[in-house]
Amino acid sequence: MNTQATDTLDATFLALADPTRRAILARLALGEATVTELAEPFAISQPAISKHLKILERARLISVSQDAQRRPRRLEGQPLAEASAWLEQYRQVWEANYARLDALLAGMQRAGPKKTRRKAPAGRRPPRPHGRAKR
Amino acid sequence: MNTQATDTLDATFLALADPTRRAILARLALGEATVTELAEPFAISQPAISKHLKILERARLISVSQDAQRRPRRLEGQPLAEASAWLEQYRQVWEANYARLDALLAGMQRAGPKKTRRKAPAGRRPPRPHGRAKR
DNA sequence: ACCATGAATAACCTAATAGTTATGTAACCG
DNA sequence: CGGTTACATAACTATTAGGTTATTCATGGT
Repeated sequence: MNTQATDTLDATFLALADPTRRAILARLALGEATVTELAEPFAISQPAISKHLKILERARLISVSQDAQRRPRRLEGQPLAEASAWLEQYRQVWEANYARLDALLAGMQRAGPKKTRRKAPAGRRPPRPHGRAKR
Repeated sequence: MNTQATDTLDATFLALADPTRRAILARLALGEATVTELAEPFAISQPAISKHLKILERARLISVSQDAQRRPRRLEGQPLAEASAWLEQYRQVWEANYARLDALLAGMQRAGPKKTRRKAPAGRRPPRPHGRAKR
């Protein structure tokens, strides 16, 4: 069930957890782009973009080539595919459980609650706050 | 092309970017579990687990119910599905580009290089380091 | 040789993660 | 009532993310 090195997934999901980086990927989905091209739509500095790029490179979501002073980035599909596979797998497990849970609840309703230890009954109750420290 | 609130994706991908939290999700894919049950396989303290849970809750990947002193967590599928959809969409865009790139390169080989501005040629060269600060 | 361009690096902030131990709190159990 | 269980919260530390400005470096063009 576990296909990925955890470090790979760590790096990939971390890289995806930022809107600037996701926008960079969106731009690169249209084709190669240099750092200044990538920086252009954003209100942040060029070094900030370079840092984002380094995080994306660490996750191997992008690769660098060279053209004179320019270092164009291109999108790399594989980690995207790996992360997608991981997620999809869990999503499916969840769907299966969801179906099973429906069946289970239907069964329980017929059988009546067992008294051994009360589990939280069917519909989830609102997560009533209880620590009263004002946060 | 953009279906998700960026904050949702931020929170979701951030939550997924940690092996402990992914393991917690894996456990919850098998069914509800309490905090102590979730903490049991790990070498870290209970408060640390509670923090992880809070991050997962912030991303709405899990929800809480109540059973006496216990607060069982359960997996929530929707954000998983959303993140999965996002990733899948980009993966597909990339695949399309990959195909187009192949076609493009084939065409260029026939036509010969244009002299206007050298782009990095076909095969990506190894990302030769050039800042020589020893880091 | 010189200057301009494109990008990386350094040095420095602040805020958030990820962990710790210690303590508080809500609910059950007798 | 008092103790125990299950968990949350507080307070602290270290590391990392994300940003800044200033500087260095590689390269191309003239």
